[in-house]
Amino acid sequence: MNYWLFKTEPDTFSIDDLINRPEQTEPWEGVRNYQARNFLRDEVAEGDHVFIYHSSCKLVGIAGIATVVRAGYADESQFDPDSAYYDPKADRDDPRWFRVDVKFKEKFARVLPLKTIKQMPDITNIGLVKKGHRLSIMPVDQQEWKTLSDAARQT
DNA sequence: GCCAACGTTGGC
DNA sequence: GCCAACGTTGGC
Repeated sequence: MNYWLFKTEPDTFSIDDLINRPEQTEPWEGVRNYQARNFLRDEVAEGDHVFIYHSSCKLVGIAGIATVVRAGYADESQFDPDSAYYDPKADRDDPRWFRVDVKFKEKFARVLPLKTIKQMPDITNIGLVKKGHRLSIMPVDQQEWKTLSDAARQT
């Protein structure tokens, strides 16, 4: 089992939106970065745990946890000319972009702020605090997952 | 809205 | 295959 962090802009899709979805489940689509795509296609597996991270907003940080309920499959939005994520070069027989389905698991009483995460001495490896922090899908190692989720539940 | 830190595109 | 120009991300 692996651990991940998925970024989302809460103005577009927040953890509360996930809670309000049917089955509290949502296809995580619109990822248009090759490195992130490779994670979704090759490594994110059913049963993996995911931090839901709110970016580009007032309260930047980790908002809660979701579980992967379906591993990587073609992101339909790449074929939809009406979608903001439409990719005219995408080929149905050889999809370029992938998505996974995630299901809500836990919402923290408070968002664990990025500022706090950066100040935690044991958190040195997560992509958020390193260079190249712009990746929208990133792995989290088990140790840091535990440290971060414990910290988020303490407040 | 600014701007640093990326990633992508395309001419050569 | 290089790299300048351009576009995007995301914290502040």
